[in-house]
Amino acid sequence: MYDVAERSGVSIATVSRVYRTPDSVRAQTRERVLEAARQLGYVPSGNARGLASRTTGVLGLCFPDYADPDAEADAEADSDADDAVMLYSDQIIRGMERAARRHGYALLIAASLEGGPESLVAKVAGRVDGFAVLAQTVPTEDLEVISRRLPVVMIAGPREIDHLDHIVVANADGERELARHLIEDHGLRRLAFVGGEVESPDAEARFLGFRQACRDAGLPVPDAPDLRAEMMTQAEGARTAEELLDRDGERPQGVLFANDQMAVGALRALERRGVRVPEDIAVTGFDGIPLSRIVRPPLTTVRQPIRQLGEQAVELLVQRLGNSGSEPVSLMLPVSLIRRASCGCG
Amino acid sequence: MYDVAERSGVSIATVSRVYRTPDSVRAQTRERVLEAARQLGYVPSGNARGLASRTTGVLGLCFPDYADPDAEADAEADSDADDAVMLYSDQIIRGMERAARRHGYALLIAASLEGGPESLVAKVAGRVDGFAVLAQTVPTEDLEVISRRLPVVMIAGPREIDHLDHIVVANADGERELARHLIEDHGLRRLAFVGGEVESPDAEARFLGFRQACRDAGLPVPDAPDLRAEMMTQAEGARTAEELLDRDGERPQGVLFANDQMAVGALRALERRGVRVPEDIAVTGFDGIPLSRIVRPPLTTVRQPIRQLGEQAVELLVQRLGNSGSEPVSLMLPVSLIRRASCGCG
DNA sequence: ATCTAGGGTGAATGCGCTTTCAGAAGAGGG
DNA sequence: CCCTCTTCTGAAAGCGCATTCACCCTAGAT
Repeated sequence: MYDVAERSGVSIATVSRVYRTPDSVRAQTRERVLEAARQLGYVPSGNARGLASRTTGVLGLCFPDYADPDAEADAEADSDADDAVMLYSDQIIRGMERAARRHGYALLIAASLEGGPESLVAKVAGRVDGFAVLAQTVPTEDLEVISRRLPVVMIAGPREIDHLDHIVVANADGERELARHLIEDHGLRRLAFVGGEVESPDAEARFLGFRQACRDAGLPVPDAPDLRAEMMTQAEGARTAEELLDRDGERPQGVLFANDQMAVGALRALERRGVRVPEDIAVTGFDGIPLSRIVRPPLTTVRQPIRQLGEQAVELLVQRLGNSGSEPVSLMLPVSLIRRASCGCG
Repeated sequence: MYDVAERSGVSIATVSRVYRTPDSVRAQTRERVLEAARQLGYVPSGNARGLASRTTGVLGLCFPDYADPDAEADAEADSDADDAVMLYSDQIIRGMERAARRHGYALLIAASLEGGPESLVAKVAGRVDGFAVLAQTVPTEDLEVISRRLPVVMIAGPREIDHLDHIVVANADGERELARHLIEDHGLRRLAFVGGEVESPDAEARFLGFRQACRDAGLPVPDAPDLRAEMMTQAEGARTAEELLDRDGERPQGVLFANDQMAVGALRALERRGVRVPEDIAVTGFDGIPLSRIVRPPLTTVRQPIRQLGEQAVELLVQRLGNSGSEPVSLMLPVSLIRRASCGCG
């Protein structure tokens, strides 16, 4: 910058003005400065700018990555396992990026499950004006510290820290509506629910919705999911589906899986076993991933507006950067039931 | 930081050392500092650190986003159009993020097609140690300037600036191999090629591969694709497929689409028209997106290692950050033919 | 011709941290 | 008990920019 100033015969203050407030500089001077900058290959230092102006123009996102970056796993299995989280966090990223761009922000992302002063989380926190956290990716303790210095919004999951902004989708409502549809509209009475890990708050919320629907309909209310998947992948979906078939007793008339990935896996397993969907058994998912539309039969599911989660997160951050005093916000985004063939519709 | 220093009874230099080189500080002192930092909610300023140390620990990525962020398009159409680019740039992002994390970097991303001193591109460039650019997202002129200050690697597309590192996939080789397979192994002679926009270097390279295969086999060598899609989407794939059917003259025995999205769209259009694949006509794609495995019939295609593109980009950047003197590198990643039912295999 | 505005510019200060360069405090050897 | 060698810590000088304040110049008003 000093070089540019010298070369164009102005002071560094003027060079700064050319970039910050172009209109406050005479057009002729401005051109001279820009030309000098071009010749010298000048790239303004974001660090210096940020330091001086106390703002970075960057928003951050921390998301989980279940895949070990050092693992050189078999390509096929790898891509399959990844799809589950990719479809989710990638859409968040896309949503945030889009909304951020609309507001003139760039997006700094890092996947991480660990905290501490050396972690990527700390690095991200120090370089952004505000940031979003996917549930269970940053230790609560770190969030406490960080949220004292800059706006933080929590996406999905439980509200670990009550003074943070928080966004979730209506998991329970969606699953409840889905179950109601199966019970009332299709007349199914023996339903099974396949859940996820106990630590998955989304899966738990969906199970709660299922319970409510059972209660609403006067059916027996289960205490826990009929089965839990280790990971919410297609492979686990297939496994649990088969386990359900092999169980003693009456076969359920319908199975609600806690997400689409598992439901898709189940569809394949059932086909292999010669069980017809939906004639012999209805199958549903949750998420509304693109895949759900394509499989045979097309999957009845609940669409969550994942991308909007990201967009709303940015909106909240931007809002809070504008006025930091207001009360913490807690948003719940609506979901929508998508009726397709796998439950007997269409 | 001054507060932390005061509270823990040390100088700011020691606080700095606690974060930069923990081992150089006595354990007892270190604990005292960290405790004070926790109490005060201290978050180190990445800007100041970057300014002082002349390094950010962040890598950047600029990618195109064809969707206008202001558009509130119909959700269904929107998601379909997006899928094409999402599947690509999202995998790049994922690959880069993963590799970056392995090296201790965070990733700063921004979608943009414009340049200039006010653009997001400039902002990104000023905040990273090095960055990757997807072809045709940043004006060459800006790249010239930026690449004088920090390492830049170009992903896909033609090599616009010859002193930049550059990574592509073997588009031509892949399509050539694919066409060879159709010609030799399946005995097809009348093949049609559906290309993309003229400005799509990937699509053009694939067409070149197709030509080579024709030449190799002694078939007539076309000067241009039989048809060009406006955008490489499913909708355009369906449209071009129908146009091909409605043409006068002999129907082709096989159609090679420049990417999977179009091929999938074509599959649907052909099904609607009662044309059997592969019995009546063979169909192939390019990219190896997840969708290609799921459609009926499963799509014969060429898998490109998209995620590896991102990973390699990071590797190149990291390498160049280590020793900046070496010659510009140009990598071509191999692709692999995936034979599935849509060409008559399996 | 003198005075007043007001746009355009420069000098100087500080943003919060890293990083020498010394100096202070312990640890051992003579 | 003194001296040297480590180990640990502090003082101070920037890093490259934004921003305030003062200043100069030109143009219009008196």
